[in-house]
Amino acid sequence: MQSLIDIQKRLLPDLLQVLHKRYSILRHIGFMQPVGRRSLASNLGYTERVLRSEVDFLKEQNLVSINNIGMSLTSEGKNLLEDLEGLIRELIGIDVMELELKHRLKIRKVIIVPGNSDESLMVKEDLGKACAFCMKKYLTGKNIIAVTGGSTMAAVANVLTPEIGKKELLFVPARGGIGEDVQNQANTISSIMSKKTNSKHRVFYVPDQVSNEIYQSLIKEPEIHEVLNLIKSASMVLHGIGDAITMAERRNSKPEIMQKLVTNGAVGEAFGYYFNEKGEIVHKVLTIGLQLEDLAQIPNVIAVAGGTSKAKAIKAYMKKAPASTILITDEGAARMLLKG
Amino acid sequence: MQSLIDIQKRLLPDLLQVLHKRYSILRHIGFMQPVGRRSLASNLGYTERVLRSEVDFLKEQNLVSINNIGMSLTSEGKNLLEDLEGLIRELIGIDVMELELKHRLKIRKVIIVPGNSDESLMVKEDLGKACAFCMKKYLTGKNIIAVTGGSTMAAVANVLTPEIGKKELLFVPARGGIGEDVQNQANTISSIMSKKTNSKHRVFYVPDQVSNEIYQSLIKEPEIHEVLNLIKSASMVLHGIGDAITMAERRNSKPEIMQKLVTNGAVGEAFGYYFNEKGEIVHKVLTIGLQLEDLAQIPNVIAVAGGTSKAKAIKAYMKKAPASTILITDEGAARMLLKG
DNA sequence: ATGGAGTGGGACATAATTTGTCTATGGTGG
DNA sequence: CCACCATAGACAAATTATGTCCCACTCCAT
Repeated sequence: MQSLIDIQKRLLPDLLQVLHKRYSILRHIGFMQPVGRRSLASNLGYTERVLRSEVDFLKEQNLVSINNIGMSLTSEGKNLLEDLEGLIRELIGIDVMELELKHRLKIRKVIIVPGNSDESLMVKEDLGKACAFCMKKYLTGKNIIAVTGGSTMAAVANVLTPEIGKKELLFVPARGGIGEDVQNQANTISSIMSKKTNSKHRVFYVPDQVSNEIYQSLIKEPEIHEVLNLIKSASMVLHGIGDAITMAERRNSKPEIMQKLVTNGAVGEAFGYYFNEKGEIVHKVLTIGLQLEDLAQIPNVIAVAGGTSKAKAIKAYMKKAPASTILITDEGAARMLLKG
Repeated sequence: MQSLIDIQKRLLPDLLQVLHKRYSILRHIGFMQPVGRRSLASNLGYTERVLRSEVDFLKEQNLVSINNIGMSLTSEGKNLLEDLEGLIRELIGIDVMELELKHRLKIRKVIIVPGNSDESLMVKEDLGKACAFCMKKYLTGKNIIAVTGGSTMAAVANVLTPEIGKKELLFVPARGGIGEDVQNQANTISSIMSKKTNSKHRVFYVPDQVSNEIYQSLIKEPEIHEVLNLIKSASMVLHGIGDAITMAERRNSKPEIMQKLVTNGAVGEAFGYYFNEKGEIVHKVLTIGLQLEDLAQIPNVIAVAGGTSKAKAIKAYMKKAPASTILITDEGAARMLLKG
């Protein structure tokens, strides 16, 4: 059943939209009948003419009847509407969630894949695929793509294809090496991504914590300076979002920092920034590279994070996320986000 | 509660049409790949530009890939196509048509493939595939299979696989060579079938029209006698159904015979028998081999014929066909049959 | 090597459709 | 009777789909 709709969605991407549109028109007519076109249009937020075309169609299908007093459902229309109720809920559940989340989080777009990546590795792969699809959509011509580390980003890297690399791509790590295991470091991931897409990448390894003097001298290194420029002019950023404590542990943070995070109620992490539930920055890993405030300048910011366990972290980070952010998440996280 | 598809038929008939269009494009690409836009367009009956828009869409969806040699399905496209088959069948209402036809024609089973073999060679191949599938289903242990000639049977022969030949098969021509071009003669076809399935076959060449004396002496030839016995003990017969006049022409029938057929209103042909609309035999090519009355003794009789143009012929023949007949036809013929 | 027939992609004028907006006309209810 | 809301008609403007070229390129058979 779900698969049936999925198959159709592939060939008719706007199938659900149209279905939903016609459904909501039917529903409104059922509710307000007999009702005139104008009041219905303003109620539904469509212009009069658009609504009229749809209504003409529905009339053609014998689902609504029109007379001089207004529009009403026929008995056929009433029956169909009842059958639809249940279906719609199931079918467009995810689409509704996407829209709702987009509004709540005040970001550009939300993409939800079914399932829960906490429970199934497959779902994590699906997150990756969704991300790849999204990248393909927004990449145009030459592109510099800045990426961060993390297991989710690693999953993304694994599903990239040369297809995506047909455009001219250059992958760079978004920030200096933040001490995770090599497998999930930004450097490693950007290199895998470039390999998978047959494109180029730059490495960018700088020590995690630097004093100001060292920072100043590092920045003058032409090599580093160049990469920094690349990063700041990126047209796309891919990043994960992590649970604060988990991330801190994974980075082997010092006890005093752990303490600081706990007392300040850190729940989320992204780019080496730690956020509390209000979205305030409570700690920051000092390193060279993309800074949070740089994000606003970047046209496409794609955040990928899924799993019920990450809902809090996502919520926290999204309070500071730029409005141009696209969130790719899963059903588990989405439901949790909508609950809270 | 109606099924999802029924609801969609009601609420989205326009989209379903598009679905069907895109499906048929995918199917044609799958069949003809790699194929160019122009030849595909003329094949499908669309203008170049329309096809192009659709193909652009399919490419966008990652279902077809385009390179300088032509268009092909991606693996995703291939998968989707397979998944679609069932959906489309339901959409067109093929299952319903199959049942209805089975009852109307009073035969054992009807199998319908989508499309119209008058318009597309592909559909003829699909007929063949459906036949192969059906054969596989009804063959058990040792089998003698009697086959007739015709372009449809040739199409069947072409799609047989060694898979089917895992059972012990012996192909024989059902009747003496009825003078068509060698390509479509029963002898040729049974030989191709045996080759394709890695099994055995017997040739059976006797002149078309024989006098009684010659018949008697021929029948005593041990070689011919043996083959005749094989034919009569066949466990399966595969045969085509032809348009009467077309067949007569193809056989270079004498003018007086043509005249006879026309005046008696012959419309269908099978096994060298010509039928009028009432199913009465109006002429018979005199030759040795399987006779119409022998069919009743044969457990599995599979008739394969498709295309709008053959509807009349099918209808005519089916009035005389044994009840054990399985008809494999296409949407074009089926619709026409149901209309009349 | 070479010409021809195939390929995809670009371009563009034109046709067709969708859309926004306004008007005419006619019932309905107070 | 009049104000109000209803549908249907109309139509220009905007948008999209369509038919038709042409071009450069790549095979393949000669």
